[in-house]
Amino acid sequence: MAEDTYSHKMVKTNHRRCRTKFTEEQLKILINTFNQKPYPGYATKQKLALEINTEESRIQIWFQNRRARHGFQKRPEAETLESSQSQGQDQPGVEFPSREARRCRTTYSASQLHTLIKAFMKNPYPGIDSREELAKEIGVPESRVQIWFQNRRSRLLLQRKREPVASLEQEEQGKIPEGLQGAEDTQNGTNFTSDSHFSEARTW
DNA sequence: GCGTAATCTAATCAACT
DNA sequence: AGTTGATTAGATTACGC
Repeated sequence: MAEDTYSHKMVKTNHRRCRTKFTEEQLKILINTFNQKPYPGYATKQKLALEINTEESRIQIWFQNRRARHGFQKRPEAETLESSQSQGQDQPGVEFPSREARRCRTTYSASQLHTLIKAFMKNPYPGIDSREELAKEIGVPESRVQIWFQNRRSRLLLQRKREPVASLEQEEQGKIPEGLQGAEDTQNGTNFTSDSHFSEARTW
């Protein structure tokens, strides 16, 4: 409820989530797990989260960054010797542990979607505290809200690319955020001084 | 089967040391 | 300045209905 907790300095409000600082012990466990399976499923990540007392979403990010920056065995299989059968494809018998299950798909109710969409039209790039507030409001984890915004932006940008000028109708009735990185001609080579993406200075 | 949540890569921003 | 967590666009995968 909008308490007036704002202190003098503010608040850096809407922006990124605070940078997580993993302890050595946490890192040890993370790295150890990574070396065994660089693509952990939901269950594994959940277990890890519990074990090192961190949110599962932070673990997800950590694995993404780790994969991007450090080499890793792409083949979890590839042990010392592959089962002498080279071509044994027709053997459903033991399915190799190809992939662990992902997180269960969340289904949003109509009212939840309404809330999300409304927020999206106001600001398609919500900061951490906006996301948390939203999450609390509709009763889902903040990480789900973040993913929802990602997917929503993606869809909208894709749609706009396909139909250059078609969202006018929607703009009439609703709002459709216009600051969604409109692929403008920002490509003037030698410019961009300290200009961060786009002005985020919009009502908040 | 479709719509879209979840996962992923690549690039980038940015906090911390 | 290098390391690394966080965010983004965008492509892909795979569930729930």
